[in-house]
Amino acid sequence: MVPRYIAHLDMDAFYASVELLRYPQLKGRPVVVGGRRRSAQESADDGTFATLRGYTGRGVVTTSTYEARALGVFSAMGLMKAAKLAPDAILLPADFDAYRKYSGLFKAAVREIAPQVEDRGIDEIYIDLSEGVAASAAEGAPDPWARARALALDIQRAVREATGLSCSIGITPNKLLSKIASELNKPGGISVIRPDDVRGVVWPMAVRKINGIGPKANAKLEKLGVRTIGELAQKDAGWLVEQFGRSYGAWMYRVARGEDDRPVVTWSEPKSISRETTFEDDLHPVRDRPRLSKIFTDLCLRVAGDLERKGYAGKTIGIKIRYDNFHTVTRDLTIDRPTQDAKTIRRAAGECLKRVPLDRRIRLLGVRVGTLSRPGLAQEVSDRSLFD
DNA sequence: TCTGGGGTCCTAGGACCC
DNA sequence: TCTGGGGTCCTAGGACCC
Repeated sequence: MVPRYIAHLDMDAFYASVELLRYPQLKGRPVVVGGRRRSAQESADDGTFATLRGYTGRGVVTTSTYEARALGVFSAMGLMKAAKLAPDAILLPADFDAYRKYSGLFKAAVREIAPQVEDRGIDEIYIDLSEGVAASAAEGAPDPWARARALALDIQRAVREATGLSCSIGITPNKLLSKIASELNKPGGISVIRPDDVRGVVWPMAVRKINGIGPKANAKLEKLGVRTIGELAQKDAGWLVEQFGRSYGAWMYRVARGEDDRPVVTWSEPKSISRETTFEDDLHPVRDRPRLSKIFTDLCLRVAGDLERKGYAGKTIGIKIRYDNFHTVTRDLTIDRPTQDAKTIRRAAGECLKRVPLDRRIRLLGVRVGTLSRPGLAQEVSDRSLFD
């Protein structure tokens, strides 16, 4: 197996940093992006900004600047709680069109230098630097890791020139370790973990640092007396499989040793497209039926619009309902032919809705279309089989 | 102080077919 | 009439990620 040089690039406080490009006067202040459309945020025209003080209603922090994080305000935190911790922090509404624009800019800048890029959402990518590292062997440093670091520095510079934004980069032999490494020197850092560094650098870390070990697995590991990645690496494979199942247990055994051979994937087909919305106030299935019905139809229209714009049709129509107690149920229905038609989606979603208990208030409604195909291509295939 | 919106992958049971 | 195993599709839920 040829050694690989894989980078993980993470934009620093991405949404908040894009906002600071627009409002440079907020630099150095705690700023939070998030919240719901409108609410307390129709300011800025007169040069003043809304703060978190007295915020009421739903919504979570999407991104906070490092100044806000210093006050204990992090992503996914409820805004009411954030308001208690940092009442004077500036609250800005999310502007996803702007973030998508800057996302496209930074990714294009990276691809100019290293074309093997895997999308991991709006503000993160993996980059396979192996070819670039090999190509610079003649004129660069003798140590390939030093040449990889030089490439990362070029990439950081290109991203800054294209967007005015900073990013952090981790470089290691695989995606698993690079994801860990990019967090080590935030913001603006470049961190390298060589194979020999796994014991010294990675093993003392909490298991939760591993991408794929979430709150549940973390709690279970803790109960089993496993806190660090090194402690996880001491457990034998059979025991892990007993505790966590065949697939997950075997995966844990490998990642604890820093092993991961997943390739950098530059393109993949989407599996599903969905829209969902959380209501300002919980709605009652009977009393608020007209409103719910309108929202339901709108969601179907938006999903249909997404499908058409992206050139997909889907066979599996699904709905999602979250009750006031946060319990969530899903139902789906597979229809005969792929569709991107809002009425067809609405009809199938309506059938799904009949199978779900409507005996308490609802806080969220969602519509999803899966088992996707590209309508044009599907047609060609079936045409061909007609004549075979 | 209750917890957004968009996804992926895995598991597991039952239907159905060979 | 009973037995059985494998493969695939459908559905529901859950963990996890950004």
